[in-house]
Amino acid sequence: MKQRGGRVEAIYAGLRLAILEQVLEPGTKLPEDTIGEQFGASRTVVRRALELLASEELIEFRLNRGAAVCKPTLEEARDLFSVRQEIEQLVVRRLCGRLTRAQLKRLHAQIDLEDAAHKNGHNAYIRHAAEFHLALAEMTGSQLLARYMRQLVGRSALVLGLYGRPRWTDCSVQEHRDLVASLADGNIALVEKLMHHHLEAVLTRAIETAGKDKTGGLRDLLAPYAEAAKAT
Amino acid sequence: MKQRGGRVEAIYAGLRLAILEQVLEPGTKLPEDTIGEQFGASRTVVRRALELLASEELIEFRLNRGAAVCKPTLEEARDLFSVRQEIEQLVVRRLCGRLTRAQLKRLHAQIDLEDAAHKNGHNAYIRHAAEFHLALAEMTGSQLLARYMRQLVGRSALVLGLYGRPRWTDCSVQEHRDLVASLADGNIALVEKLMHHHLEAVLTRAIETAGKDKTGGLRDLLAPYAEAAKAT
DNA sequence: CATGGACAAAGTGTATACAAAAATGATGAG
DNA sequence: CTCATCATTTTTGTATACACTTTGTCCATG
Repeated sequence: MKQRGGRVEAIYAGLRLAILEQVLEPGTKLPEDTIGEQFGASRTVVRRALELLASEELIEFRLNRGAAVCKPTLEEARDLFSVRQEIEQLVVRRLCGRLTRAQLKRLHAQIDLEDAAHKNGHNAYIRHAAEFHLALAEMTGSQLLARYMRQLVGRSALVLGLYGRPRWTDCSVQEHRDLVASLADGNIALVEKLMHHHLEAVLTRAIETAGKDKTGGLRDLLAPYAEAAKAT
Repeated sequence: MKQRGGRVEAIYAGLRLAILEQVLEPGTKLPEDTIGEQFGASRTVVRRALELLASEELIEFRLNRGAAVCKPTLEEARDLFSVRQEIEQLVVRRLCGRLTRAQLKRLHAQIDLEDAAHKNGHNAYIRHAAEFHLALAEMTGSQLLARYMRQLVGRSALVLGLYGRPRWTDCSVQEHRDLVASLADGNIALVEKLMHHHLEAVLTRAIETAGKDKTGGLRDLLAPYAEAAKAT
């Protein structure tokens, strides 16, 4: 017995990454033995990892039917983004004009990562973009804001994976660059506007488009309603 | 074996209540067997309940040393209240002038509960006051805001229990009444000001006073630092 | 008398066993 | 051919056993 508590963390991190990068799509079942076999751990420790993910609402438990990757409804998605708008505003208001040179450097480096991943078409792009927003929250020094942002970007990735079309990520990198530039300048009004538009744009590129594009998005879009109708 | 998933919820709810009403004080150890014996459940199910509480940061796990009620540091307390200020502002901005008659009725009823508990000196007062803020968040219709508020008021109760003096609750009831009145009027500026002052007042009555009152508060105030020094 | 280390007691971390529930698939009636 | 019913299989929910860590005590030793 390897008496190390780090193993649940490892499984948690692995599964979380797989969900954020959309390797595990919403709705995917997560049987405990299968995962345990993969990671070489018993169901006990797998379950703990799953419960961590459930506390972030990335997966959900159904009674006696195990865990599955969450499928947020459209309503939940709208709630998520409206709250995220407000939290992100709190973050940039705290940061505007107060970023150190080292922090700016870190942000630029993060954006470069996004850029590289984006050009390679790698699905790690989603994660890097999420980490940019998380980095901003962490720079406020508030553990709580960082914690909330971590959950928000995680859940956002889920929503974008569900309702977004394949190439929803266009242009987002430049928006990040503009945002950091304005944060450095300390132009609070512009920063708030940029962040607002950035998040609106992400949402538009994802959800709104999904409604019009019938090829891939609509099917997933309607799936929750179909299931709801079947349940009642 | 009673195959009901509701048992972990029951233990979770019971422990949470005990913590919020300060029956279980910060620092109290929570041995799994003891709790399991009390609630008539095995360690497995107790552990799940404890992990739920840990995800709200009401308790914390120390490696190989089990769970204990959290003792937020002063820094964490300040972070908590500064973020809570901002979240509560988001809540009242969403509600101002939009409360239905039924909602107002519910809020008044909630305040009456506080009042009654307060006059009886009952420690249930803390919980009722917390539920008032939670009720506001729920009325926004945002699941996320409600969720965050639930965590925030829970953790606040912990902080107030740690750093607050015995009679820190004075006058808070009237502040709640004034707040609801302004919400009904739709006077957004006044509402924001009242909520801000209310939370500041709670903090002042608790933390600030603790620093000046050397009889009980200061000891607890310094305890975290003493432990931190011992650890390093 | 203080200090340090061995030992015992308590309690956690993990694996595993077993019962109940759900998913699956086969069988038969209409 | 379709649908319902029932047995089988899979998987979860919970209890329990065991190993390891921590912690407190006591005794030997400087």
